[in-house]
Amino acid sequence: MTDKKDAFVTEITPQSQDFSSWYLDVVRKAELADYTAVKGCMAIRPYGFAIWELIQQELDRRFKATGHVNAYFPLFIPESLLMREAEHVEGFAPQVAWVTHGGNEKLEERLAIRPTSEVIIGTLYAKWIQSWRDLPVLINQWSNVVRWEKVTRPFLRTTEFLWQEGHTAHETEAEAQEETLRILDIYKEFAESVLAMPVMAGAKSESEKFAGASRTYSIEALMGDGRALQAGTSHNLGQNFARAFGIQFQGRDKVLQHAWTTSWGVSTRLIGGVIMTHGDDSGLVLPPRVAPQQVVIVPISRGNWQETVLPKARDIQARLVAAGVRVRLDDRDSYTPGWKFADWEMRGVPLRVEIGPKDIEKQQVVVARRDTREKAFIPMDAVEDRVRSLLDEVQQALLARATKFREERTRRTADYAEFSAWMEGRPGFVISPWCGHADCEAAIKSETQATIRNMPFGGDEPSGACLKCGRPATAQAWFAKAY
RNA sequence: CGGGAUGUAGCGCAGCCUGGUAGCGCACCUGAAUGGGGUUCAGGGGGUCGCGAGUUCGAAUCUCGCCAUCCCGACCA
Repeated sequence: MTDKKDAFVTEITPQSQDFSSWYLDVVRKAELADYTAVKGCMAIRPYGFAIWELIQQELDRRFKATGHVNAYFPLFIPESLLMREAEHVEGFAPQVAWVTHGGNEKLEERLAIRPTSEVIIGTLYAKWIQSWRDLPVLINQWSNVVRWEKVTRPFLRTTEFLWQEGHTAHETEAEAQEETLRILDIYKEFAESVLAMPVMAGAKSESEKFAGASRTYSIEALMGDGRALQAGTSHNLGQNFARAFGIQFQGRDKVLQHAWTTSWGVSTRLIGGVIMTHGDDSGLVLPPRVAPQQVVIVPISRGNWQETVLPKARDIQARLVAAGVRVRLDDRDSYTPGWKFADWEMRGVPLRVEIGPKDIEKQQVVVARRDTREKAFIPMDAVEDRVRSLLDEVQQALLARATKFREERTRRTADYAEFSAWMEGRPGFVISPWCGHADCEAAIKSETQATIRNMPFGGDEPSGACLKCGRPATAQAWFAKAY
């Protein structure tokens, strides 16, 4: 990355030098988030929040289209309630923040700040569900949650974060399983088509399962530094929570029985995933579908440009807005065009339209792509069409590039020595046969830092011996060092 | 939570060792000229030196405690 053009951005640490510093520089310089006085609690700045709003819109539409509705549940959970489901408590206890006082008075019972809402929602479902006719219940909530983390990083792992959590209840085990996988499928389709982030969907191992779940599924993405990011989870909770909270209904067979529940979520962590999937040494690269501004128009300020160039630029802006493009006209007089080019590149705007006196003469504009930096002249009267098709092309190109990257970094071996070497060198996914035993998984983790990300559906049938212990393999597992 | 590092203007840093009341670059403000890849000149504004104690006539500087951030581990739905 010694190209002359790359030298313009000097305030971001190159990825190759220190990926972690690069990430933090991008978050800060692109004004996505900022630190606050409390450890792990970041402020999401307007530009970062605009990305989250686009993510919300896209997901919300998909949830609604599959019959889900939104609701809101409280932030506090009484301690006694949290204790109801044994595995759940055990899993979350170390990460729960507690409220002990109301004003100056000590509370009779401590209140947990929700780390997730299964228990509070479970108690309500117990009230709301009486009959099989009340099922399924398909509710989603957009909210914040708090998990006391020891190591925090903006977006990737924060003490407080924003997310959506879906909670559903069903009549049969099969329906609950169907729901669990339907959502996982939505997550995958969303990640790939909107975030241009290829993900591997599959089942979590027993030890990586959600506390209290029967089965956990995830989508896993590969970041630019070769580490995996869990980008979303969907849990089949079986009847575990229904039993703990008394979610019962009278069935078609007149028998009183426990409901089958699921829960699923994605969080602001996805923004971190987008940054680390597409970003480069000049900063952020946003897929058009989650770019708050898909196009920035930079008028070339020459001579009395405010009277000659600016009206034309405004005209193009209006036409693009009418065509449904999120566009911004950068008419600031205090910056030169070159400065603006670098600034918007750092912020990841997918397309830049330049218009100057020469373009007006020739009835054209210049369009530059953020991902490839290619520039092209396009006729003025074809701006809407060309911009829209270019936005599509960029969206596709980002997914294709990220997919290629993942393929290059995904290897397959049944040999433990080779496995270890790969995890040390340039990491990535390694697909290996595994025996299904937790002790073996733990040994691999302590020796190589690699964990089982998930076991994809429709993969190869397990065959041969476990790469670590030699016992018969029960699954082909995708291993990686994870965030 | 363990080991290491850092905290001085919005950002990056110097000053600290050897105590004497804060400086540089960029950014910011004003004006003019510029303007097709971070423009130039001139003038100007901005700092509880992370927070709190202590030592001292005097603390950014020395001592102690706390907080935050970063890196490496442990832990992590």
